[in-house]
Amino acid sequence: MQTSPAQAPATVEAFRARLAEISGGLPKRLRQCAEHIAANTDRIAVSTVAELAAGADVPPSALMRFCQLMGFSGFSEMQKLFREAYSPGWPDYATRLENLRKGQSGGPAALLAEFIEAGRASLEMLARTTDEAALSKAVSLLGAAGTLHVAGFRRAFPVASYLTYVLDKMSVPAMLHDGVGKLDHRHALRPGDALIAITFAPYSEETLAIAADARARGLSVVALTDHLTSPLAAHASAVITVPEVDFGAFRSLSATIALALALAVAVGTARSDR
Amino acid sequence: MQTSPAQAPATVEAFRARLAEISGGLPKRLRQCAEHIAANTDRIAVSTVAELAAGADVPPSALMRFCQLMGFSGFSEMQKLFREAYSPGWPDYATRLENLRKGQSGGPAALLAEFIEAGRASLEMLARTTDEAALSKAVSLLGAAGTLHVAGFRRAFPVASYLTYVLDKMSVPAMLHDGVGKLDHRHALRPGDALIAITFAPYSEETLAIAADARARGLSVVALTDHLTSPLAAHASAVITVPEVDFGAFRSLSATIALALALAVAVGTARSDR
DNA sequence: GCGGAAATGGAATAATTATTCCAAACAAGG
DNA sequence: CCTTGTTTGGAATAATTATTCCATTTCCGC
Repeated sequence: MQTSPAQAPATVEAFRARLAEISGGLPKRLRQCAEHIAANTDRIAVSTVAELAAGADVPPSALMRFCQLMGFSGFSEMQKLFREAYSPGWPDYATRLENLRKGQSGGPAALLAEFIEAGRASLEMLARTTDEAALSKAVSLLGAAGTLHVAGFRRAFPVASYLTYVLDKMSVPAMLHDGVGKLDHRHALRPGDALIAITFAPYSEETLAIAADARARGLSVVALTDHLTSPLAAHASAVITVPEVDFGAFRSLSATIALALALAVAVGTARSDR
Repeated sequence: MQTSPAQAPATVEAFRARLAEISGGLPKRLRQCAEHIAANTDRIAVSTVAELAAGADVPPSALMRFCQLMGFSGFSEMQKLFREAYSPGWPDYATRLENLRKGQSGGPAALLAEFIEAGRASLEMLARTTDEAALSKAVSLLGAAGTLHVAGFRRAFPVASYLTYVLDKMSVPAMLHDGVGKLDHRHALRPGDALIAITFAPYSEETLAIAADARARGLSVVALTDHLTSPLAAHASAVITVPEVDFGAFRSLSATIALALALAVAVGTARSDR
């Protein structure tokens, strides 16, 4: 361990700085402490050594060592810092958003506030409008298929890649059609496979083409799109729609990502049972 | 003393109600307690009996009696209420997901509900914890740079690709380092450019390597990561952290996506003004 | 003022929580 | 494979903090 100064941080900022400073090249247990503390700084004021240690999954003594490494004489001294800095509950979500918004309109923080709000609204709308039957149908189609093909370009590409990533993590054979090198991988679509096609207005030609092709070959096609009237719906065996609120010209992806995650996990679970 | 029910309040509201209920016709010392507690409710979570008693100018035993009058078995039980209420909604997200996993309660729709909830919680946490200064710094660094390089693999790849997409839409020259063909595009990093590196635990080696390389070449590096203790932080000129509800391999990306969008739009705007 | 009931303060004890210490496990280098 | 230095877990101890108890005081109606 290379660290030295052993001067106890006197403010929360100094604390964070010191944390960043020491967190290179820490042994396993101490690193676990550092990470858990970094992620739960706000809980220090109201927790005991044992609680925090349990959260970090280390014995209490390791956490003690960590406190000393940070420059404090022990946990109590460290906790004192946070108990004093403790401001009456945090500003709640609404207040904080308000503050972010107010800060020099147009600044990054104000923008962020808008996008957070848009994302939250999208998620709520998704919760209200999900068609459970369509979702179940999609899961059963995908659960029964061979390889899963995922197609999505432009704005839908992050969703497609995420979906593929999670499917892969769950040991589901999945192939991302990413259009690299203008290869369309058309012949990878084999009988018994299924396609998940993702596109939103303005609908991408490539995605529609792949969907039409898959359909023609008799594959199941699951559509992830914005409306039931989407041109993609015509080619699909199951259509899942995702409402997404936009702010200005920009459309958040929060709801779509959440849906993709749920879909992937549900399919992964279904397939591991079969 | 006229009081009776002796049912411990289970919420902060119930606590306040009970406080109002008993505070008529209290003897001197107990009234002092009630008043001090009413005025300093928020400090209960982080104080000892002795401290609060001193604040109310009564002996500890008086405060003890007050707690019992409120319906608690003692001070500790009362404090527990406030310590738990402090980080709202958090206590046991992981456990809920765990239950969901083994209890298969309701299939895909229930799963979706959980991920929506996780996404919403992540967004709220993001609103509460954003470091505005770091965000502004990142925007100004990126606004002043030449080409922007974006690096993120695995779980971070969807974010990287989305960021690149939005930057491109805003006419900002941006290059996604996607690792296709194992090319590392090292020489594309030219003086005056900047790098946006994205990685979460377990941190991807490739991303760290690119960041270190960019740093060595004198480029500005903006890190998008999970904690300040992330190894990525060591290479970065600005570190933006995103809290995200994380359960095993399943990380809701809602907050990260929202942040990426805000960052891209802010940078795009800044650059169009210059 | 007197008797009884309620309230009070503080000292004694119990419980919890922090902290230290050391033997064992481990890793790196010869 | 052994040696040396570091890291680790847990049991032992120290310190703090909560809680109880009771002798003393205060209050109030008579």
